[in-house]
Amino acid sequence: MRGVEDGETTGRSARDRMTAAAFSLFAERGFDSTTIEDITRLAGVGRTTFFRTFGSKEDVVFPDHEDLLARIEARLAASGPDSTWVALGDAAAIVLEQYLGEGEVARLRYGLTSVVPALREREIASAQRYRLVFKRFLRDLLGDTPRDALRADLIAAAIVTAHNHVLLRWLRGETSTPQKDLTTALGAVTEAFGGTSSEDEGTTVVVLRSGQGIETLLPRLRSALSDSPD
Amino acid sequence: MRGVEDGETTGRSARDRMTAAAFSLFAERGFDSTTIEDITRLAGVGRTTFFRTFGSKEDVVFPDHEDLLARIEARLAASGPDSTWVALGDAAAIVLEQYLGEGEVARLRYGLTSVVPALREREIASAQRYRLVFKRFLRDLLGDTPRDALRADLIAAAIVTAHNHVLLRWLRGETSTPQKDLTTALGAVTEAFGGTSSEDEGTTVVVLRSGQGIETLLPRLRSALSDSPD
DNA sequence: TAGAAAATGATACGGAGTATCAACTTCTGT
DNA sequence: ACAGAAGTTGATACTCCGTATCATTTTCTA
Repeated sequence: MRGVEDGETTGRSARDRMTAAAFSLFAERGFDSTTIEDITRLAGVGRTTFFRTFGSKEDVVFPDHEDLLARIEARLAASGPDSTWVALGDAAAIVLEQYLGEGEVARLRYGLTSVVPALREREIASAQRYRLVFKRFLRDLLGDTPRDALRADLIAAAIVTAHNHVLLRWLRGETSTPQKDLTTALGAVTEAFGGTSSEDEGTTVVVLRSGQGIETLLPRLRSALSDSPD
Repeated sequence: MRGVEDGETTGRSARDRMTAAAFSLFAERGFDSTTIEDITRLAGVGRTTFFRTFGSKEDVVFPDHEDLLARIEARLAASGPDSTWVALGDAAAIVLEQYLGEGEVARLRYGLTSVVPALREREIASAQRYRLVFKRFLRDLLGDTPRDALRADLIAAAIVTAHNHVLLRWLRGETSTPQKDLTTALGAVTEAFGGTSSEDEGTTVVVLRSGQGIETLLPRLRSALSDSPD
């Protein structure tokens, strides 16, 4: 890293060069000790160009969420009446794949957000945007009562939590099967919130108590439910 | 608000005076257009004092979370083996009461965080700290498997989401019974995650299906469970 | 190829935040 | 009560981020 060579300049956008320079310098000397001047000097651009490309110093660290948010909104919009949970799961998987695809950059970002408070806040707040997309989708689906609003909020939060739980384990190197882990985690969400969904047909739950053992009761229960009870 | 009068100076700490001056000026001209110089001039202190008292401009807006976090940690630590959900609910209620007690300041803060991105990020990130307290408590309680870790994360997120759902409705003036609403919201969380808890004693769930109506089946089920079945 | 349009860089500036030192106030021991 | 130590506060200089403006360079079009 001695500066910019002519071959590199013509092959990469200023944005990419600044991003690469930034991450390289952050890794070497930390976020707070790296100035914009440092970054732009290494990238071979003017400081003004930096602020034309990124809104702020923090913005260079984070991906462009707009594209990703639009993609999951499209996936959710394409869901049918019986595929709500599938759509939610697919949307979460789209987000996860984006991070997995970033690979080392995602890990570098994680390292930075772990030690720089402003970056951590930015990261945490970005998860909120995804949660709001899920929540709005569920609000449209469920209805307008306060109970529906709460339910939408809880499910959206659970999906984002499950996703981030898996992502964090991957970023920390604690799992090498993140896709499978996400399926499992979303299964737990479905179990918690899907089980009492009104999509089930004709299930009635009766609660009766008995002090007798299940092995005594089971044949009798089967008999009671048969078409010709003994 | 013409500046500081002597009587006021001796009766209030510099911190209180700066906080009051800040909120007053933020309401009048907005967060970004209010400078530290404006605030300290109105409060009758030096600019250096501001930064000795608050780490940054944003810090003047937010409450001191440390005390509150310590209180809910103490409440959680005081829970017994059979009162997990009660403790979690009490801890959430402690947080809500703190905000309700702030009254108009909480509403002013909400207005500010709604329009200033940096403040919103700070607010969102502060909720994370409460979530981590709940999560650690649950982690200690549940165990060490990946499934336990996920469950702790999901429950913690659900409690914070329920709390914030209620708080936001209150801040927006959409409810005048926030304590009652919180109980209801936490009930939904318990319903989602509490039902399969291993704390229940001796309940066995048997799932059998029948095409007959419940009014036909109920007498037979009662009979099957009685001590002397017909 | 000339001119228009777009992109880029240099420069000045304001404001948040940091560091240092001077000045002031409070506390302590005799 | 007073001198000196300790603690607090304010003034000042500075860095860095971010904004605005204008000059210069590059790219595009007819």
